[in-house]
Amino acid sequence: MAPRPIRVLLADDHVLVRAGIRSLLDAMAQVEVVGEAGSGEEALALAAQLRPDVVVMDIAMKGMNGLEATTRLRDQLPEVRVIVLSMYSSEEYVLQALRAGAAGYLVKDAATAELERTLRGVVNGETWLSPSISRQTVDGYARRMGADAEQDALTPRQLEVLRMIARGRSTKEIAYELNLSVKTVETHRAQIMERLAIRDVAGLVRYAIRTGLVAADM
Amino acid sequence: MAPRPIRVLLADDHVLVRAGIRSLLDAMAQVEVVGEAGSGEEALALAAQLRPDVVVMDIAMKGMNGLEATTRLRDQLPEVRVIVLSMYSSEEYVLQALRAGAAGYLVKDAATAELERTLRGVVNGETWLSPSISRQTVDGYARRMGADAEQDALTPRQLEVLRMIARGRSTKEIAYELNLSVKTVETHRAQIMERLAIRDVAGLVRYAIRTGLVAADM
DNA sequence: CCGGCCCATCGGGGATTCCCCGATGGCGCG
DNA sequence: CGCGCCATCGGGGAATCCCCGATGGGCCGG
Repeated sequence: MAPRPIRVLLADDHVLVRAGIRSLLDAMAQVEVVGEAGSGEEALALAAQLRPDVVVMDIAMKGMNGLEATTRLRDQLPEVRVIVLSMYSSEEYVLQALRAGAAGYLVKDAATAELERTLRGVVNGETWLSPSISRQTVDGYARRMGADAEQDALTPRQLEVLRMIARGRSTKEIAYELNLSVKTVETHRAQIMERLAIRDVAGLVRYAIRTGLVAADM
Repeated sequence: MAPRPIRVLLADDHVLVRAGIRSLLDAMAQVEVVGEAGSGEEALALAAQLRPDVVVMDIAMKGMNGLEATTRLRDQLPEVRVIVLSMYSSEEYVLQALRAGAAGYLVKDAATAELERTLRGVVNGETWLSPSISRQTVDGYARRMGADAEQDALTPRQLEVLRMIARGRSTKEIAYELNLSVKTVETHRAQIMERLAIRDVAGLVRYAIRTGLVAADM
């Protein structure tokens, strides 16, 4: 028994958390951590080189975030399974991860046993989500997949504006820095809010932090 | 050698992260994790019961956050040392931790070795900070200590208003829900911003998330 | 015990921003 | 080549913000 350990690549930009989770993974039988990445870019590079069975990926990372990295990873190496780790369990967020091609979604306050179950599940082709995520979410996802698939995702310009909003720049400042009229920036903000179904600036900031677009400090 | 292991209480509301860090601590010689807490309240209760040498405390926790818990802990059990764990290294934040009575401040992207050094350092009465934190920060703190000490900290009312702002409520909504005039809420907001030296709402939201006052989701 | 200080509350009024409307040029794609 | 999407901009009224000042209540030290 145990001729084939599960080869895992771990991506998280917090060294301490990464080391901690690695330590959990190391303690699991037939699980081998073959590499650690501290950013989305590094995760892509290491995955291409190491060809792990599973990538355990934190969503909120500096630089390329986990969702983007997952999308590209699934694009370049479709056989690699991705388990997304997140602090949050908001439905819209889980859906994004699933659309990006994740095979598992774990909230960080999940138990260790869950991590192991998810890990073994996804290598068998199953899709595992944290129990805190309602069944409806997944059903809704499955239902929607045939129709629109991914209609969200912000345009580059919108991302740029959102980042600046979340960093506290006023509409006027953004307009000045991007050489736009205030009106244009307002339009962008309004369309970002519409796409994300967020009603207030505070929500935009929280969204930006969730996705790692900006950090909560700075 | 090794008659007295360092007795550690670990407080972090994310089970997976907590388990990970515990695993790191368990691997250290003469370190014994005597308990785990998932909230500030639990940390206080367990600390009173277990009398650990050191509490390793995450800042952003649901319910009572790490800073508040640290303050109370130092109040009730002055002999217990607290190491604050945080995602962020902003200066103002470190200062808050130090004022709350923390003996160590570690950013989560610190290395494992740093955690161990900090741990052993603080039990010897030293104060350890992540290297990413500038020397100036500490000097500035030391300089200020003799004079004002802690002049910040928001009033309960201000905390309440800040929480609602970070959750995306408009000024009008807050006024309605708290049975206040819009003007009063505006005054509170302005005073919060002044106290925290934050200029924009986005900054308030980020601050609230850093301190665990609100989560980035919901 | 009282004068100061902070907290919480509220208002006026002008500047600013937001929000809902509409519009245009460019560009890719079937 | 029309259709849709992206990025850009404006008008105008509503809503909000920002800087002024003010009041009453509670607590604390002289």
